Amino acid sequence: MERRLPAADEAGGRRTKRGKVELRRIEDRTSRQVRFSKRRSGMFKKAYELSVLCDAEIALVVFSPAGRLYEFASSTSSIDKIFGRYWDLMHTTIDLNIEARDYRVDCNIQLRQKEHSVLDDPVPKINHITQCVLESNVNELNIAELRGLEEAMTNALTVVKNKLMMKVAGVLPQSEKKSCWISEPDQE
Amino acid sequence: MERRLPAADEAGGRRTKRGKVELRRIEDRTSRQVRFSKRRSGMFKKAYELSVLCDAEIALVVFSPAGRLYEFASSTSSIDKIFGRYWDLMHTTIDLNIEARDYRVDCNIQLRQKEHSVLDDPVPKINHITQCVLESNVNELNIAELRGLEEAMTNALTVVKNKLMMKVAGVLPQSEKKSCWISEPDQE
DNA sequence: GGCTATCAATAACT
DNA sequence: AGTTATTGATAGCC
Repeated sequence: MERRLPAADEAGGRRTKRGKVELRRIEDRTSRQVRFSKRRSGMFKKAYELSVLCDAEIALVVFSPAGRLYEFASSTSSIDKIFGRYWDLMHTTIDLNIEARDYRVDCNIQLRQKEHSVLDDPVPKINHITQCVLESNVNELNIAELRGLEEAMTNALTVVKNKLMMKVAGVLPQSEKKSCWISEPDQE
Repeated sequence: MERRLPAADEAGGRRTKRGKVELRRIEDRTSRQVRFSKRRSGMFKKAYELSVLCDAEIALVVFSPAGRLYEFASSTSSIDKIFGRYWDLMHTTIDLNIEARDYRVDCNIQLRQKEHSVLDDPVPKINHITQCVLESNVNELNIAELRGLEEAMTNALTVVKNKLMMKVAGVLPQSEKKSCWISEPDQE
């Protein structure tokens, strides 16, 4: 495994130069597949190392040009969970008594979501889905799909109404206001 | 920038050894932040290179331990879109006339989703959300949130019902069955 | 944020 | 899939 000096005959320039590559799509299918495989491994390793060394939460989703899926999530989480955190951060209006900053602050970090899945706080997602539905995508569904959707939504709505009634009636406890936790002003 | 041989005095072992690191959480906060910043850059570069060289679709979401968000998506897509593809692949029952394989096949690759967002095919997501609602998470919402949720879902449901009626009545065209496209059996 | 020694990834070859 | 020359990433410093 030790280094050798460059072979003397390399000066002749006959061998293709190793190493450096242009940053553009590799046209040759075989080369592209090989490179994809190797670089994919490398990147997943990097992701793993970063997550361990720096205690970062990482979700990595890769689709090969052939459509195959490769995924990574830092050990303490899942793709769904991390993407859910991302989703919340991007789609939830944050109403804090704290001045806005020039970077995004994740207010969900301390929300103790251990047992929760990506869709645990359904409000922003439902709102978004509602918007999608209100727009045009349902046009793409066939009758069977629409029936399924109708049924699912009806059931869900019934549950929501029941919960609401119970809360209003005082049967269920009011949920306390979510608290927000701002991390130390680290510079990264 | 040319290489030097190792300094002779290094044999004395006085200098801290460079390079190799143990794969475990860096305890020192400052070191961890610096490493995070540097390695994060490196990984995003890798992701970018892989996406360009190999024409891969990549979504990368990173939360620093301080809760700050860093993201990357290959140029042709967005995080939402790629995660949506992931979501569909993981949560949609695939009913094909093709024998099951030992790896996941992405049947959505050719679905012409150019203009669509993550939630464009609401059925599997709505079903999942419905399930969440049917379980227990609405208990966490306060009354105002529940009212909002109820209203949003009611509106969405109305739209769905209308679409369904129109489809059944023949006012809207039946959506054609989605076709599935299996990629060439590349080995990666 | 930049520098350099060193380690790690990987392109070309087998 | 395995090997090695080379490029690339980065740890420790400043």
